[in-house]
Amino acid sequence: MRIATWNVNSVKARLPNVCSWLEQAAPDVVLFQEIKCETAAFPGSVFEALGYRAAALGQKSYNGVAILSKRPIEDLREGLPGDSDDVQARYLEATIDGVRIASLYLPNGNPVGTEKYPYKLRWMARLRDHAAGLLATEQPFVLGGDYNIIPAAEDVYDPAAWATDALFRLESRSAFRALVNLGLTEAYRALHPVGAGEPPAYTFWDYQAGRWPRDQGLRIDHFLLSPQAADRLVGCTIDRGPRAGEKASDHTPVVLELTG
DNA sequence: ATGGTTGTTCCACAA
Repeated sequence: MRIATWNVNSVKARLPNVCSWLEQAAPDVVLFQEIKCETAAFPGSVFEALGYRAAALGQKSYNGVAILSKRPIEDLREGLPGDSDDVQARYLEATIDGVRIASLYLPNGNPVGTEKYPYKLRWMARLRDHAAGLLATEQPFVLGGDYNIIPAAEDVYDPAAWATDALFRLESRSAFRALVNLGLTEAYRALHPVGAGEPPAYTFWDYQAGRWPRDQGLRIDHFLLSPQAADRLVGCTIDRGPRAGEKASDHTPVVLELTG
């Protein structure tokens, strides 16, 4: 089972890029973030023509997540529990072939001095609570998406320049560690340990200041796996191809492979 | 500290 996650930065603007990548990479499941359209406007029929079923949770202009799957999508959950007042479309979860799979778009949190940052931390606390509940079920699950978290200095081109940013500051990284430390496996780093001759592995390059041609990126798109899913982990790769194309998203897909 | 780019929307805001 191959599961991809990709922040597409508007599914409408990215439709040709996304379709050509799906035809070439052909993952079994795809998690989208930042679809930037309302639920009803999600182009599900386009993906159905490529052999996928689709579920989306969107809103006007911003955010929005979706799940595509070649196999049936069951027991859909729309939204992250823990705050009924939170109207931002950032979380979708479903069961596919017996695996609980979430597509999440964690709040950016910048600028740190505003309400955006405590919202990010509250959202992370809710995610941790929800993950603890999922762990108690002892089922295989995968939490994939744009976490807007740089886990460690190896995951950013200039750690000093990002020290106070909401994606990298200690409080953000601590919250991410607290989530992982429930007993989850961060798939990419588990298979590609730092210091094993691995080159920098980024998933996002800002449109500005020539970040892509200089390979000055961030690794902020992640897969966190439950123990039962981690037992099946055989691959996690970053496909830089789509970032190089015309009208590219600023993020590129990450592809997870589980046995079975 | 500044400047740089893209997408959506109403020409600012989010990233």
